[in-house]
Amino acid sequence: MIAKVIVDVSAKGTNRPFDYSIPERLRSWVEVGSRVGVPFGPRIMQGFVVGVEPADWQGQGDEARQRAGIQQKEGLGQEKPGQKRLGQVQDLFGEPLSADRPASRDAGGRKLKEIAHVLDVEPPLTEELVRLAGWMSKTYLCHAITALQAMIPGALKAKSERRIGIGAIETLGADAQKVQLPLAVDGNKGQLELFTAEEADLLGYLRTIKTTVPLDQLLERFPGLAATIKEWVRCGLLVEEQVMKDRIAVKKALTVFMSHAPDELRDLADKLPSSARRQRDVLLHMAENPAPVRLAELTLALNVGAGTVKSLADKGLLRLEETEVLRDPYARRNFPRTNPLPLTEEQRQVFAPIRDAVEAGRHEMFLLHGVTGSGKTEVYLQSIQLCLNRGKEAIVLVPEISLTPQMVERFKGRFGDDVAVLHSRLSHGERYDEWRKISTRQVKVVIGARSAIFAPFTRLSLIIIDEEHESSYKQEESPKYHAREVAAARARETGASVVLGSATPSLESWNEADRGRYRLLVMRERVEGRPLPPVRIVDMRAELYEGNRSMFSRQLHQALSDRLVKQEQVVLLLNRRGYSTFVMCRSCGFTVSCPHCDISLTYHQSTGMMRCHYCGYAERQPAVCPDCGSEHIRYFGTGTQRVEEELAKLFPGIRVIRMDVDTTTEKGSHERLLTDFRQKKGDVLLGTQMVAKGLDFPDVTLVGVITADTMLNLPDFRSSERTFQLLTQVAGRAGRHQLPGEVFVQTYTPEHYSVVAAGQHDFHDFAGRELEHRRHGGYPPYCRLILITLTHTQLPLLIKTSESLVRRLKELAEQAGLAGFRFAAADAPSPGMDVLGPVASPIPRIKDRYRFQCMVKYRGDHGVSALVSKAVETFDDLCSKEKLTISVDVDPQVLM
DNA sequence: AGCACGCCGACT
DNA sequence: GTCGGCGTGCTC
Repeated sequence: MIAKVIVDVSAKGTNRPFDYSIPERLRSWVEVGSRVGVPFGPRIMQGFVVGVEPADWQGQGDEARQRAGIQQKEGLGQEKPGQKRLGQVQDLFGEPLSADRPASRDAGGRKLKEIAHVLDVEPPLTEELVRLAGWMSKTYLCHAITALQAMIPGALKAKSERRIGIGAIETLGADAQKVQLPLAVDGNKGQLELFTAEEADLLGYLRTIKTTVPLDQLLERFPGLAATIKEWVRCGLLVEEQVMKDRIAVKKALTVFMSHAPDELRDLADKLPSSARRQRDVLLHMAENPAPVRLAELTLALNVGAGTVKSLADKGLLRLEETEVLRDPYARRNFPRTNPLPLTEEQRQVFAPIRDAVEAGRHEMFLLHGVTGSGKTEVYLQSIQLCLNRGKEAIVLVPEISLTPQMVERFKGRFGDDVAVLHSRLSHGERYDEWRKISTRQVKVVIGARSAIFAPFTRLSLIIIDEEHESSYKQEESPKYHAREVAAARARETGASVVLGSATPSLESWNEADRGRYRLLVMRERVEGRPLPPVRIVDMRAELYEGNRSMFSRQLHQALSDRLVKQEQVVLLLNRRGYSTFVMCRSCGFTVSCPHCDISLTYHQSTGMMRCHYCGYAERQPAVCPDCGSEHIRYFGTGTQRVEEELAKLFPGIRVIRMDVDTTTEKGSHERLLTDFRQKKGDVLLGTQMVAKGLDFPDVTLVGVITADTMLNLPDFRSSERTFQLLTQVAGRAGRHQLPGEVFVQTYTPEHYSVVAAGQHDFHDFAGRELEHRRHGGYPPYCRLILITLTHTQLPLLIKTSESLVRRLKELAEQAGLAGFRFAAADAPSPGMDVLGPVASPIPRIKDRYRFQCMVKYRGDHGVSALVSKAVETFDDLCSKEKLTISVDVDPQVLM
């Protein structure tokens, strides 16, 4: 048997499966999805098995393969005509079937190497996930190993450790001072060599230690002997072994098991000598409670020492065994059980089609458009319950930021121990153990951030993506996948259904629904008929005109003092952290900017430092202008710190809780601030966009947006969409409970449609206008984008390369017959691509590297991504030679 | 990623 | 004349 293995090296040359023979002893262990250790070049390396084939069919075509019964298993779902399946190993991982060599040989005709180890009892990936990884590497243009690695917890990234032990040198007497090196060693042929003192030390050390020693450790101890060790290993005096080591160990604990029936145990207890009172207690306790119990728990409960139990085990009266322990981050929490709530009429109407799809095991995409507070979560919960009833599994994705204890509580409360929770705040070990619960089928529901989409379920029937418009579903590092797209691909493959929920759907999803590819479900009303809060748009130009130069309009100021008197709570949003965003000398116009990035520094008053939000560079606040020495330095652009200061000035005694990246870096600080606010330890929650997301505070009756325009003027085609989403989300924080709410949005562009539409809670109006803009501008959802960013320290080379990359792209497009396509003119969809740029990136330099970008716009994937991949490959050697980087982002969410 | 192979400068 | 610089290429 032959295994096709993707090895743990992310490089162009290794981005394909390598063939290994499967030794007899591992035959029953190696499956598609297994994590293995394989000899690769001079060392053992981790890899994933992406295919298992008999040794003798290759080159004989599909028929032989079918006869051998190794055709890829079909997915679980019913295939609809015309729907693309993920495909087969050789298509997905790019190793073409070749008749030019026998399968049991490598390209050079050598015998294949064998798989050295299988690293897990159960394969960490399913066949379906392996195929998904292949799809990802094609779709997002990343190396297959990067996609595979993204699917499992970081803890499972095994590294091979080189260990050194005593070899032939053992045959020498302990007092040997000389050794005759074997003839094989060059340069020392047959000569007698004297050990140096250090060499003798090394030998002595290895002799006292019976096992092998990690090479690193040995080199630390004997720093001068690196070459000697290498040579001695080569000639066999020492032996080297390579062991695969996971970064994390399965946590083990001693567990006490019964080895006799309870009655027998009582008899045995009576026969114990009277001095062994403690031992008797233990036996009787076990007879009463025959379930296996953790040793630590037993000793604690009976107040006996571990020795007592151990001696019982020695006598064979009980059995002690090491068992795996899962670190449960929620172990000490008690989640009160909740029952399904009666659904409102609207909820019932959206629930019915989801229920039908889930019960029929049919793949369907739903877009659930429900206003904030319309009770989407209850619909999710009941849909999941349907899966559980049918013995199926469900994945719930939520943005990291809203994965708060309250959210977890709702799911734990409904489904108890059937739920695993995955989020970034977990320790390596906790994360691994939550993941283990999934792969060992101990849970049926996963709730987690983006990467939870890779939960290794085998009976997946529902994927829910809450706040589906959130940009955090897009991973910004390779693999630059979008969880929504991955979910759709996974669901197509497994026959699962997907529910995308949002009050402000992404225009991509909205468009899909419009074209009938997603089924639209709508909830217009908040539960219990609470109205959406009225939104008052405040024209800050008028305020300025009338002499109010404060950051608060008179209306917001009035509303604030009103709430303070009534002791109701306020949420204030300003999407800008720090104190002020740029500092300028009024005499000469000099602005303080980062020496490493082309961006102005932000002043942080708390530390008196000027900081770069891109590279972290910080310098003291200048007392005089660094350029002309003038003292007339002014701070422009208001940040959250400045608002905090201003609030304190205007409302003495006001209690402000500020929440932004600067106050939430510590672990758990985010939760703590929210808890404080919930417990009314603050009057105002002031923060950046993180205050807008999914929070639910009963006493918040006022929401204020200090400046709605901060995002609107960014050079990004999604800036209107983001503004609308943010305003709508934050407005939804007010008046969710008994008290009615009110929202003030301050803006310098009150006539902008995203501000107006948000003020009227009118998604349809917004979507209509925005789609019109997108169509004219030739932007998604009317086409797809691939953003290619090049960076280098030298501008001229960067520009030259960028230009030739664009030329290459155009040339390839021409060859493929896809060129000459213009979007502005293209109302009728036709396949084609267009290359824009190169231009300097919106931030032209970050961390001393200049940045240029070009954009590919295309419609219909007629091999466009493969084409881009090919174009980029042309520059591979230049990249490695000149330290130039080219990064490709398919479906970019941010155009920086 | 490593590590070997391979072609040009400063040393015994 | 040789040791070694790291450029280039390969790993089943």
